[in-house]
Amino acid sequence: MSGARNAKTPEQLREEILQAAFARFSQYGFGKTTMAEIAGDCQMSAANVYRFFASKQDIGVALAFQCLGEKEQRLRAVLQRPGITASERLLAFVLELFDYVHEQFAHQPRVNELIEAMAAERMEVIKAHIDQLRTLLMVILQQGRDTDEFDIADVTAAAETVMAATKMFHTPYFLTWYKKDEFVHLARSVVDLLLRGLVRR
Amino acid sequence: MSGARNAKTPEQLREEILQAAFARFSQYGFGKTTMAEIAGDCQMSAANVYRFFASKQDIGVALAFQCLGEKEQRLRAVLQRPGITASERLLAFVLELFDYVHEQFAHQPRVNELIEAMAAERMEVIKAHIDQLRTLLMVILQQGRDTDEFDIADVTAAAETVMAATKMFHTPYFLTWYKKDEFVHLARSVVDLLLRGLVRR
DNA sequence: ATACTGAATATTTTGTTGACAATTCACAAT
DNA sequence: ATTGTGAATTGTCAACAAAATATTCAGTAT
Repeated sequence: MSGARNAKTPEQLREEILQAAFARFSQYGFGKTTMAEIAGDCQMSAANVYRFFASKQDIGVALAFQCLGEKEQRLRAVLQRPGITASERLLAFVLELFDYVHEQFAHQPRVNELIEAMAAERMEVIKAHIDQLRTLLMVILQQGRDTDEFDIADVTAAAETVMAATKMFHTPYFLTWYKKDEFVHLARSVVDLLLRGLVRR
Repeated sequence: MSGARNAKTPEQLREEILQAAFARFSQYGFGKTTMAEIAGDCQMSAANVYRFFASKQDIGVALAFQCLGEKEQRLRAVLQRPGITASERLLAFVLELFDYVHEQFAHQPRVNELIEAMAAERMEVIKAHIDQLRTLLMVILQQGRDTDEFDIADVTAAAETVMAATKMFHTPYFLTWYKKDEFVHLARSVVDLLLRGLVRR
């Protein structure tokens, strides 16, 4: 151990910076937050922050990554939900996805902005996330196939197709076009129709 | 008839203005085109243009409306295409829609900008267009139902559902995300899956 | 009266500049 | 060696001024 008491590990400091940045970003936005403020919140100089993150942008990306991870976590919970059919799970998945996107758009506009801004610069982050969502979808489809509920030749392809067909419900872009309940109604219709094509008969 | 030779009717002048504006807008963009230039192209003063259009914005809207009308026209041609099943027609419709959007995005970026800009201010224009597309879709679905090819309870609802599920292929927003042939492939998959849910079995 | 224009006015866009903020760096403290 | 800082540098942005443009209007021509 090092001599000084209370010494924080680099990992802890990194985490502290992220927390401080998130607090500021989500309240005032990425643009209106300065490195000096973030540093001040952590009782250090702005220069020192650069020992942990190469740029402000990078802090934003790390936070966006975290947020998307939480979203994925919440959707994984749908995969665990016991006692429902694969069809019901698919519907629940899509509705949960929409709900999350809508919730964030309505109640955490700054966080939404952050993610959109980071996605604009580093699309690979968002691509990886979408890929993750598709993988979760694959689990549902595979389950349905295993129980003979679904009649699917290629689960990977089917997951991509379902992602494409439900794009409208997980893309913030459209959120201003319709009201929430119109979206939910539409989402149900779309999933119903997709299920007519997926279930074995 | 009025005394002077070559007198142009107000309708002709209106049309001339629209043509001149379109030429400028599609080459240089809405913002970089001045009313004076449009007027000059028609050998009249800028002030006189206002006898035909209340504002530059209105000229843009009229042109956007025309463009969307042409798009609808092109899609109507798909409805006329003889000797194909309703399923084939549905696929052709979606592919034609995507093709048009993609074509415009790639080869007439200014026109695309124009439409997006006008849509931002007067969403009713774009809403009416989408409604029109849905109506065309209804014709296809109705045909399919009439011939017992499709099993559809509510044609209007089904059309809305199919529009939602194919949103990705008629919204320019996504065009930068994937390559053209990836889109076409995805579109085919989505339509295939939708058809599995639509056709009577 | 109707069609039109030039000049006046109102808006928007563009260009510039100073302040602020991101990032780097040479050096200090432990 | 590691952790850190203040100060210097570079880059960005918002506010203001200037210029360009949209829009209006009073008035001319037919």
